[in-house]
Amino acid sequence: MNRATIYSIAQELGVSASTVSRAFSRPDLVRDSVREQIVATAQRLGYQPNRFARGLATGRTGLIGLLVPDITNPFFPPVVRAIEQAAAGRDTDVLLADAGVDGMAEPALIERLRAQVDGLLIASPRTSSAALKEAIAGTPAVVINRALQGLPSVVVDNTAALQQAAQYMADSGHRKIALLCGPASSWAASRRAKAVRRWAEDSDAELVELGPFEAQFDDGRTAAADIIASGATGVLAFDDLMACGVLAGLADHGRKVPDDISVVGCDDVLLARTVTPALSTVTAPIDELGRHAVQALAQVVAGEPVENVKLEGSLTLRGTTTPAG
Amino acid sequence: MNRATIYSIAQELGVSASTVSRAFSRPDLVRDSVREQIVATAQRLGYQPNRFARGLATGRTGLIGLLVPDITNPFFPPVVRAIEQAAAGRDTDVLLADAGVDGMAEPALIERLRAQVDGLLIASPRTSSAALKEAIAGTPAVVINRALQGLPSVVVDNTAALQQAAQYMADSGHRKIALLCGPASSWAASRRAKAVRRWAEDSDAELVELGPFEAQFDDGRTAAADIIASGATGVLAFDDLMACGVLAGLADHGRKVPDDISVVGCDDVLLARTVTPALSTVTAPIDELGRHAVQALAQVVAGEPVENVKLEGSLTLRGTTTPAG
DNA sequence: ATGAAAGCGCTAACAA
DNA sequence: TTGTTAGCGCTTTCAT
Repeated sequence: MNRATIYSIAQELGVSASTVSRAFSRPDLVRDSVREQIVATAQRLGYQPNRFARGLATGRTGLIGLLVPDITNPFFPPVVRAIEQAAAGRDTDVLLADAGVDGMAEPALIERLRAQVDGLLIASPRTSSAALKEAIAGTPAVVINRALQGLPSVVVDNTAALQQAAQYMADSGHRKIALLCGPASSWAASRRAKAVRRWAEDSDAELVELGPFEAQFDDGRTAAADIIASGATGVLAFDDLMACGVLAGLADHGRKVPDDISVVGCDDVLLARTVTPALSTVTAPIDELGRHAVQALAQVVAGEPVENVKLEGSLTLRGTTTPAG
Repeated sequence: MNRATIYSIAQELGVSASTVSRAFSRPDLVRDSVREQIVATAQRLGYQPNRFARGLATGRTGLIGLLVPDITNPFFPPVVRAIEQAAAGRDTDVLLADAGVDGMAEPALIERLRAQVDGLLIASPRTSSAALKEAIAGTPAVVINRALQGLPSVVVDNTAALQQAAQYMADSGHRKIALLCGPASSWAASRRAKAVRRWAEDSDAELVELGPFEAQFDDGRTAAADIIASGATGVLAFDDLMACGVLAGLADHGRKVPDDISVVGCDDVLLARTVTPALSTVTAPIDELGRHAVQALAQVVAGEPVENVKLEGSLTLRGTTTPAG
């Protein structure tokens, strides 16, 4: 039963509703003894402020919307959790929207969410900048893992870790390295590819680019044949899912990892740890990502200035890669 | 800008606010020509009803709360998506709460959610019935994948599929089958174990029970040694994650799957399809689960009677199991 | 430090 | 079919 209101409490104590309201929203404005009584009976009655009434009065809902492109992609659940936990710490709840496979619907989803929340956290690697910006316009928002002109963002930058991975393979004696590119429309994919290309310029190892791929498991599996054909002995996959596909594909062709070929993924999703051998990959500080995202959004909502934040991914070496040297 | 209200529209058209309100909530009560005008200017002004005002007035928020124990467990993301999609179809949004590793907090999460939603969808395999029931009391709720005295539920029953899996292994010539039990406190775990035990009673294959385990990947991996020691050549794991662990553990010990040992998991999570060889498992109709859950909750909220719904899992044979015969 | 009163945007009788 | 009038529960001036 959600029956207790500030009025029932007020009546019970012979004070006014405003006092009860203040006891919660501006505790400093209420005499200690009174406040204690109020809190006590609130407790006893199981009172919880009605967020909608509060929202109506203040214009703040205590809700943020989180848009993810595909919650089924193992990269996102940890992100969702991190955000939700960070939000809970600020007494705000998270309205989740999953774009599903058809990213087409994202602007519509944003439209639906925006009316009910204080602000939006948007992870949308594929939708066009223009469409995204138009959909977001007028709503406090911060973008996750993507830079979008004029909007605050928090991203994890894997450039250094990826280059380190490439260098590590080169140091291990690999002369030809295959880069499996992610979706052409993906912001992260182009960043990652760029990082590796930049590395290759200063290296005497040879870079072979394959793709772009949709970045599904089967894409990686299929690509194995091309990798083998290319003669590359080291592979940098756009993400872990593709990397695991490559592992499977390599096994299909009887190639041993890491003896014949080394593989490195990106994101360090659950899969990376459950595959055999465990996948070398680039790990992102997801909890930090969540904290920063929520905090940045809070600032935007409050009208404060926000700086874009950039977190660093780090190389995690596991079983799909041989010792350097 | 979320500035347009029913009043701005009313004023603009020279009608009353109630008429505008009706145009949206009870369209049939408004003359066609007028409604069209209203809808048109609403459109033009970018009007969206304020859900909080509406919630205050009606007591309905258009929000449902979804509690999952661990969104990082690959079983849940598809469930979340299914529920969210089903909800979107009814113009309701989903407030997500993730209990995280420490399921302890679930009653607290429920407490936090209940005040802001029309009803709760609860997936909580581990929390005690008593605690759960107390936390839920007074809030419309339906329980997912668990039966809870007095509360409506929608569950997927894997009994038949599991027995079929066991029988399949027996038919393939396996004389000794290991059952890796899930967490003792898990409702699903006890159901699954029971199914297999019941099957064993009528079979002349021998059943070896191992566990209970926490059902993490490493539990399965570790259990591989015991499986080998037991002499079992077929294994039924509580879930896919453990099954994949078993696969890894068996590989550690140089055993071939499915040549030496057959393995069957349960749930058909993404992992099952990306492991090599692909895991034979039991597949649940998740989208249906979501639809039924949302619909059942809608009924509870509306005060209508609801029947518990039981969906059937089905056996999916893949590479970790040999042809019968 | 506290109370009175207005108002947030919407819905729901009740009248007309 | 439409308008009037009260609220829904809370916050927030403005007085006191």
